[in-house]
Amino acid sequence: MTVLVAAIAIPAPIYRLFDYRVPAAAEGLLVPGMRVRVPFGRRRLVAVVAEPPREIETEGREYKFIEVVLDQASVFPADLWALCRWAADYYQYPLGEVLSAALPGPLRRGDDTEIRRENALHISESGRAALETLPARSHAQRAVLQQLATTPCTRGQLLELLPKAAASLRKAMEMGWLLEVPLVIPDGVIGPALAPTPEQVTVVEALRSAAKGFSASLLEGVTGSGKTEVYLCLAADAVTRGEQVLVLVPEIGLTPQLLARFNERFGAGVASFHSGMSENERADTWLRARAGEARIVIGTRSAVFVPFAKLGLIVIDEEHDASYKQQDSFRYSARDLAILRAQKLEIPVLLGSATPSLETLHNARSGRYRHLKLESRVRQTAPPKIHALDVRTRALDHGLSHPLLEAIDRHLTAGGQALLFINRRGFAPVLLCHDCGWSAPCARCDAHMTLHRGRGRLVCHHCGAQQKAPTTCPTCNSKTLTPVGQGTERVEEALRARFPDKRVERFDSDRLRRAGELERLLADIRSGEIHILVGTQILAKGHDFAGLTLVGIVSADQALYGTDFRAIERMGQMVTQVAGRAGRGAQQGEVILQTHEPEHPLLRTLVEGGYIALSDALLEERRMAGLPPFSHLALLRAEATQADAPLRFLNEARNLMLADRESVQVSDAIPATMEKRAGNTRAQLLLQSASRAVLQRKLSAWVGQFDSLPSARQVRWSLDVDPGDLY
DNA sequence: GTGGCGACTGGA
DNA sequence: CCAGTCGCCACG
Repeated sequence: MTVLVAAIAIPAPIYRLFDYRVPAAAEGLLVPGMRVRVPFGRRRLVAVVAEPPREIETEGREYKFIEVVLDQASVFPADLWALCRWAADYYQYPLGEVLSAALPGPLRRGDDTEIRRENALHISESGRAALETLPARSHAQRAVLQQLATTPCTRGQLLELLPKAAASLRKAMEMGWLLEVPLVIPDGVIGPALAPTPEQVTVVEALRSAAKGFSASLLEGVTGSGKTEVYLCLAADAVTRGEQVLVLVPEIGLTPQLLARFNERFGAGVASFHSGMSENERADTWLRARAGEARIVIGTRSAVFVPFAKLGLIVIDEEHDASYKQQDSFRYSARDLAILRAQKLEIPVLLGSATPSLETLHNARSGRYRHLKLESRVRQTAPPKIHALDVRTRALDHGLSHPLLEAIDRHLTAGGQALLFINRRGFAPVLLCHDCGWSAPCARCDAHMTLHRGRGRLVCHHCGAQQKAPTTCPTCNSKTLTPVGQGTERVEEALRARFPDKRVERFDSDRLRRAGELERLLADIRSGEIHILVGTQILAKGHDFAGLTLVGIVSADQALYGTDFRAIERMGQMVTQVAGRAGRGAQQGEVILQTHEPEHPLLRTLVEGGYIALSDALLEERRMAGLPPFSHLALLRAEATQADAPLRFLNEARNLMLADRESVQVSDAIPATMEKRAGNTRAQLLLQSASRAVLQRKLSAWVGQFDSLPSARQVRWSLDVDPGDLY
């Protein structure tokens, strides 16, 4: 008997597609990209049609029917569909899982694709009157009314701009100060452009002159050089042509300014897409972009899968940022997918960074990308010079040397602010017993637990395990427990003690857990109330602190001993980004980098020549070592509770690969850098090839066989194509 | 991923 | 002896 079946992609970690019979009512109507509800095992799942229906010979087999066809057309526009299929092949991940990752939650669960139309909030006559008569202290109330008086927007958009306005908004509604009007999306640009600098004009003109079609351009611009204004000009061009724009950013919560600038210029045409939004809000952006209503979508990694009716430009801000690479399950690079998407759509893509990744620099140098530079800072101050301070033999007060403390004093006295950067949370990374050598090991990881003295706890930063911090050694009862090394908490405390009349604030994920906390502290920095900032990378991201004149980097030496081939590149980016926070106001900034390795050639290159000189040196090293971008990598990882299973599995996989490896190098299977983590033993194996295509072809051939290896059942394995880290 | 099934362990 | 647990398998 022949039946009509369609291959369906199931959202489960299974590499094959499953054939289901097409119900008579759907014959001739079913196309790839439509969602369907199908019985799968005992369950009912929402899955996606992967291939057009076809007639097959049943050969006695019973095929289940598609139970419900949920869509009348593909939910994925053609370019997004092609992107997802490509990504599933390239990252060796099941298509059903990829499609599932591309859909917002409600659609994944089968909700319909109607846009729930929100009303825009406008200010009413009485609202205008109230604005005049509000008491001076009603800041929050005034902010809400003022915002809506200038730019009417939806409730969601308003709360994004004024995160704490929920109560004021409710009050304004009750008082009749607001009118709800069906949302009208403006056709074009609504706000005025700033007066661009001559340099910005040159860059924008150069980008405009690109031939129609695909082009990739690197916009290399130091912090404060005005990359955002360039994005805005090009976005305005696209919007004026009736096209949409996708803007990718590393973490939206850390860059409220960028969102605010786009909102000013494009008003209600801007929609955002990030993990801080509710699933329904994300679905709303997704559907509105698909309908062509959202002109500009600003979002994080997963926004690369937002569909568009007519996408005309993609911007990738801070393109070097590691958060564009997903580090678990579906390990895609949003940057790379965005570039591919632009290529397929034949539209331009603009990559912006002060510290471009080596991959991108290499592409720019080899002429594959255009390379544009913004070299002067908008506010005329010279970029800060980094001074490497040799701390060998110097006394350190909780990690801070005397010259650094002096410099802080000097800058504070001169009315400046200081920023201290340490890439480590907590008080101290190790709590050591001076008598017996006990060092607070984590029971489930090959790591020490970090002392968080404020909370009185030991916390493992790798598995999250916590316990009360002991006051006496648990093995020898001695009272000589000594915190070794320093984290943000310790430096904060040391600075408070040293500068008792100054306000010192810490910026790390522990401190900024509550919503709105970052905004509150940023405001206090701008107003000059905070004198010293101590923090992690959070401080290295796009904030503008006009009064900041000194940046102290407590130590960046860790990267110099690092095992990962990207460690120094990352360190250079971080140091340069954090140094860029200094001296954006009138005064020239000073940057002090404490080190025990002042002679290290790469550190010297960074200090003397800056990030670009460092990247030249690193690229040369990569060329010699045959590492990316001069080769392509994939990492096969395995972990298991049973200690010998991961290596056994990887060796089995290795034998399989060695038998048929073409021009792919297959490394030995080795234990991971931190072999035990969260109770699992971990191991890995590196695959390397000069040819991306060959590597991909071989991976496709191998991946399907891994699950049938004898020890596959004992491990959890994953394949990471273009890994960000090798551990 | 997840539910079902047979095999196994443990308490009564 | 039966219940709860565990590894293994199949899912169209």
